[in-house]
Amino acid sequence: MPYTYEYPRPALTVDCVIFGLDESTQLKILLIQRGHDPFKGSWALPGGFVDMAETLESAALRELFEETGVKDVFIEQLYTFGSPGRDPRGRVVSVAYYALVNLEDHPVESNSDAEGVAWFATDELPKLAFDHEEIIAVAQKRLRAKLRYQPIGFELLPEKFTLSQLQKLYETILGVEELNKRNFRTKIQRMGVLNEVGVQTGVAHRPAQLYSFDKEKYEQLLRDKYQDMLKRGLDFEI
Amino acid sequence: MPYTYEYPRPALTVDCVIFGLDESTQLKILLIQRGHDPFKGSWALPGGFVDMAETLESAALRELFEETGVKDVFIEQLYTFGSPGRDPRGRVVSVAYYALVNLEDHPVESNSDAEGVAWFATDELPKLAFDHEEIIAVAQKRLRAKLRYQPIGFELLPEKFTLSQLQKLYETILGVEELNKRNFRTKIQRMGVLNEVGVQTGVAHRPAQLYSFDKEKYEQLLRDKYQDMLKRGLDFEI
DNA sequence: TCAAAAGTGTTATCATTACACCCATGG
DNA sequence: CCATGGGTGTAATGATAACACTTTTGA
Repeated sequence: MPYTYEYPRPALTVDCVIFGLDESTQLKILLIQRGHDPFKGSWALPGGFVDMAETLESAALRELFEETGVKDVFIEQLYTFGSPGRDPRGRVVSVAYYALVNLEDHPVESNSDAEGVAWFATDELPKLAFDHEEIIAVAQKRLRAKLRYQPIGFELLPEKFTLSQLQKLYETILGVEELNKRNFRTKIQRMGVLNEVGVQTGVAHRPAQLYSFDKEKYEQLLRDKYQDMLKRGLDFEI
Repeated sequence: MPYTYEYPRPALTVDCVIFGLDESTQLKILLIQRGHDPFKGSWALPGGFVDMAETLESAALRELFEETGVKDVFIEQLYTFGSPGRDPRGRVVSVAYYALVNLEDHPVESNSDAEGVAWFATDELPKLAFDHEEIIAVAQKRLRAKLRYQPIGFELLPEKFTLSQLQKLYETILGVEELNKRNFRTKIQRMGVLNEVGVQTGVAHRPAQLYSFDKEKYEQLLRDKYQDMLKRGLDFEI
């Protein structure tokens, strides 16, 4: 059943860059091994063609689930890649999405169109199909930028977590050696978005205070800060 | 000459949100009056269908020029809008671009497909075609965010400008009443990206120092700051 | 009692904010 | 000489960075 148009149309796909954090110590990306040509056998980002009746976001979530079994993630639009030549099949424009998830909460399973599914450490990626290396680079840059001004990190930790875990998470995503413990804690605590919820037990050192993230307080903070920002003007943070 | 595909394809368009600053006092947006259905006669963002051989960015620049006569602008990808139903003709996905230009440098002229072209103040926009109001809202939010950490404002001023002009520009784009003069100056000067280049003449008040933007110094600053940032870690600016 | 990680005190420095004030020019 | 914008002084407050130190646990 062919579809005919008066003018030629690029094909439209979506791709997903799913970052996962592995015991808060290593940043990984979810890849599939392609089951069809082009690039059959190569590793690639999960993704595929957009259906006519779905939103771009639904398409991304659908393809993600179909190819990897991963669901229930908050994805965000990253960028649209459309150079002629990025796909050997012809003109294909791809809208990329990204997300950050707790790796343990999201078991993967190989599925349609994919010969395999696996998490790869961001610094040990295999050779990838299409321009997916570029897409990943853009996503990683965006992830770091976002982490600096939004507390996305909290979603990756268990309900209750220690400040050391949180700090490790930041170090991992930002790719830095070590943040100063004192200053990290001061800054985080001063924000006032954490609740104390008991202490660690059964560890061979001083037990840590456990915290949970208080979404209410965070939303409130956002509103206040926004008012402030309007008044203050510029920041030039770089 | 019809084009036939095995599966249906959405159509792909680009749209341009061009912000212009009018003597640094009012923020405007470039709109065209549509010459064809759908929405014939309505005002809309300049834009149109992507050709098979051009990049998305070229498509945006081409359509912008064809419809408004505006050229030589630095556009940046904003977001891709793809809800089914955003275009009455059927499924149309649009990649939006945005730019900020000096209004006086960019004379407009009505052209193909457009019955009219004009700059509209952002707070006096007419009713727009498609979901273009939403696109503009997203663009304006992005523009403000960007202005806070990148000196995009400088491109809108004459080669030599006064600090008061610069301040006014910031106030306009951010949409705030009035920034504190003392603090604005301190902050800008402390960045060290301005060069003194003579003084004003012929004004009925104390003549202002003229400055130019030093791109070299700015690039250097960027590099230094980036190193710094890697070391420091988080910011949580909101 | 020791290793390991949690957690705190403190200080110097820097940036931000808020106000009040002075300066140079043309009309 | 005065209205008009240009431009500066300064002090209180708050944030950041750096470093050293104390605490609590299980083994």
